[in-house]
Amino acid sequence: MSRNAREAILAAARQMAQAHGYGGLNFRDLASAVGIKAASIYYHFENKADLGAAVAQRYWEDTAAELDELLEQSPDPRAALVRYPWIFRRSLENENRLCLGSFMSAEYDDLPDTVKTQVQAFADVNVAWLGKVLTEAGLGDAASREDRARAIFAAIAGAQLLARSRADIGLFDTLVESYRTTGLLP
Amino acid sequence: MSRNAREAILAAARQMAQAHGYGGLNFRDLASAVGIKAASIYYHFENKADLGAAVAQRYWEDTAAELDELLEQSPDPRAALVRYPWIFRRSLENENRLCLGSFMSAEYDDLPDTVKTQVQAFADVNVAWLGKVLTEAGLGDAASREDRARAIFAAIAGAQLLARSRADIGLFDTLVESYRTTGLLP
DNA sequence: AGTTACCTACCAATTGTTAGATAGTCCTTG
DNA sequence: CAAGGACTATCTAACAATTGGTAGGTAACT
Repeated sequence: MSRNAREAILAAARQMAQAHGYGGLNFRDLASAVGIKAASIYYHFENKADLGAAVAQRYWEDTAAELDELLEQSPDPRAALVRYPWIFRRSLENENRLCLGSFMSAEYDDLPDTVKTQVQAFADVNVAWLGKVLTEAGLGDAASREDRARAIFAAIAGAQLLARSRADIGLFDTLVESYRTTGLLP
Repeated sequence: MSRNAREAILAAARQMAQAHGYGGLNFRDLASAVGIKAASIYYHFENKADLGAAVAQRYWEDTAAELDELLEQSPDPRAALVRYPWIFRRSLENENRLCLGSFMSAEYDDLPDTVKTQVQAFADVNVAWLGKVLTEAGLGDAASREDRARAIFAAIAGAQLLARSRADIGLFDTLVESYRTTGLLP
């Protein structure tokens, strides 16, 4: 049952971290969400930094998988780009949660180095995917494509942040629509 | 000396909150930064929620003043819009700090209501200013102007967040430049 | 004498972490 | 096949540090 418990801890920790951040993640609440005791978490993770790094790593791995899936379902790169914001919309749908990468970017100063690395990997995954799909869509010149990928990622993250502060998913949709109108998004 | 102490607390608390968030703001470190004892803070603020609300309120008031000043120095609305991101750049220059509104938006779930209100006021101040200047610049149609103002605000906040996670001000500049290239910013 | 602005000393709750016990499972060995 | 030992996964109990907050004192100024 160890494998299951570890997975359950990772899943619950992700939910908690997306709502309260790395700083707001605590072992007692996490354990009770999983149905075990706080000390038992140490059987699966060395310490909080180790848990945080594992959660952040799993987060970008899951996101990478979702992005690949999205591209399979929408092979047309333009259509895939249109659906990209949906990844972030889902967090808001999930009880107004924030992208873990965004929350941890805010907490940057207080993050263990191992966690910082995984947070950056999350951004890299998004930018790489966007860059690839922009290329396939023939959008923008090759020189500025990665810059544009980063711009899209940052803008969507910002939209999610603003929408969260109002607990208003409609605001997220409006912002994304504005990005389309102004030309940032196709 | 009370007025000075209160101001010193507000200033130091703002710096701490922009680096560690509301949750990471603690009375002992704050007091030591000001040069007093933790208990003395309670002479000036009822409790942490009260302090947090005061800090957030002062933050948007200061920002509103800075924006007005910016418009005085650059009466041409287009020029003022070009300089707008500078407000956010300054936080990064200040030891890679984040906009307080962004940090607290991330912490939304754990914020006292009085603090939430001030965080939303900060966004309102920015959007109102952007909307006004966009109008003066004759950019966009009247119907979508507020949407565009919100989009600019969210995108700049997102750029600052991403740049912070890399401790890279140059990245912020590149992102802003991309927003210009793609047409979000003039 | 009263008010201002600060202090020391403490409390209770929270939190990351550790030590050591325990019940069940699995593998080896007589 | 039964017995014993090792391993797995969890527990109870506690510790030390941190934190928001309170009680009550004190020196200076009005």
